[in-house]
Amino acid sequence: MLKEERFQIILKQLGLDQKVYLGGLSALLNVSEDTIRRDIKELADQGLLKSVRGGAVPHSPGPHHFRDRMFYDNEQKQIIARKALTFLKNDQVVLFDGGTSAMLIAQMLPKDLRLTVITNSFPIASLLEEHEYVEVLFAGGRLLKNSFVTIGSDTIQFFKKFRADICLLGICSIHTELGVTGPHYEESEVKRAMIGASKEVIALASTEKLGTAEAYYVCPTDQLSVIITDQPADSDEFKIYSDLGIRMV
Amino acid sequence: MLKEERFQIILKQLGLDQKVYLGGLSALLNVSEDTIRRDIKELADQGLLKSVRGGAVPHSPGPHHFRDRMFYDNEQKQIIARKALTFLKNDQVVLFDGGTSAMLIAQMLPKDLRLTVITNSFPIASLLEEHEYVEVLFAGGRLLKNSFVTIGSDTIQFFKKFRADICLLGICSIHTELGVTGPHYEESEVKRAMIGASKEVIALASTEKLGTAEAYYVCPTDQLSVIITDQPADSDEFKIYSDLGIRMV
DNA sequence: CTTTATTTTGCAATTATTTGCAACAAATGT
DNA sequence: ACATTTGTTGCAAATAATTGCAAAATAAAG
Repeated sequence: MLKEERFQIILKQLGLDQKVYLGGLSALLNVSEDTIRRDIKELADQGLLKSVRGGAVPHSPGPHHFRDRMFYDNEQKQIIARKALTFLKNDQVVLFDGGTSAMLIAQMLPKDLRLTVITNSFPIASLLEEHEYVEVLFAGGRLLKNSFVTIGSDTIQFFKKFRADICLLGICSIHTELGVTGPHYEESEVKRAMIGASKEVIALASTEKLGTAEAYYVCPTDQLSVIITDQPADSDEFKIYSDLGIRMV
Repeated sequence: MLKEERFQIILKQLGLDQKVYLGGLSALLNVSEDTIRRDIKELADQGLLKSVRGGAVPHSPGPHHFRDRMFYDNEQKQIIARKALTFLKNDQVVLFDGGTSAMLIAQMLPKDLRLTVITNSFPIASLLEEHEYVEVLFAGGRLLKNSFVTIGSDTIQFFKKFRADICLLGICSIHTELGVTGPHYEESEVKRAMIGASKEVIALASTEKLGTAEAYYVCPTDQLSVIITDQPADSDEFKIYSDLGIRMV
């Protein structure tokens, strides 16, 4: 019997019962438990299941909570967040994008800052709960379960009602000619609405996102007032943006 | 039995009853209480529940003070929630009020129920995150920090767009002549909008709320289709409502 | 078709985890 | 303050994982 055959059977059993035991599989497939253990390890490495003591269970299906996701690679994002904070002044109306960059800013926001925050992101609204002087306006709409933001025409309509001072925009890809682009159609639409509802747009972009492009168009590069990156502002590769009149930070 | 299986069962029991006891789980799973205690500790570390003396309670992602309120006097509310669940069928559009009663229903909602839920409550939306077949539409508006619901004209406008099958309405006070009333002006307005956007209105009322009144008017009693209480439906004091054509449960 | 190289498999010794128990500490209720 | 219940800690037995190694199976090469 081929190893791949065993793999298939293991995965099938797992789908059937939501669990498999080393002993059971060993008997079923006529191989030693050691072999099963090695198989499971290999499948686990491929992310197809989760290896646990005595067997395996399906790879955690439930989307992890947004708070977990947040602390992954926050080195660069923290730098960006710190820079972004310098732009926020008392009594401003600020649009917060739903991405993790904006989330980190929300988390680092001084407790005594007096703002009106408009957002479509649950995590951001939650984070601002304890900020006594921050008024939160939440954009309604269809709730996207995995990223916990609202999208759709309701969300867009909501943003259109405002004229904010600043929009903090998480950036997926940015390119001098192709402009700002993102991987999701509906999120791009929401971002566009946010940009339209704000006087200034501050883009939050880790350096590796510069010069890349995704499928869905958000806005031309020159609609951005400021681009905040994790690098010093005087870097050479930023010159093309500076020349467009965008302030690099 | 795998440790993960126990985890699953513990979490399932917790979802069913909103509480688990060391003794009960020990008997159910045929392991010592020590093991259960260790399991609960591990699950608590993962943030999947809250370990308490003698057992565990759910750890909802919502804000803390909200959660605390929830498990204080939940005996009655659990009875109400269980009854309310019998009204929910696949493919319905359901409005969830922002109160704790509705929250408990959301928490006890079967994972395989297929619903469209429209709500202005963060905690409820969060609870429904893992319900694969529940689509959540969130009403935007000004975010009320302490109760984590949105209110205001945006919220009201949002609800007005729909024609839902059922509205689950948490009740503060209800009186045969004065109708349904509440202690907050703006929340009353939102409730009124929700009632107007639904074919059927199911009121969730602990018995002590019957016959009382608060400052702000929500709707006349006869707009309610069903009143769910923690008492058996045939109680004498319910007769006045039954006579109004309201179904008491 | 044989021989060699590579991978896979099973086994045994070692190491790590899990589990239940018991003694003790802390909390809760009366 | 006392009795009772629950939590904690350390420990030993049971169970599972890891490692190194040799036999078997498979693939590759001549």
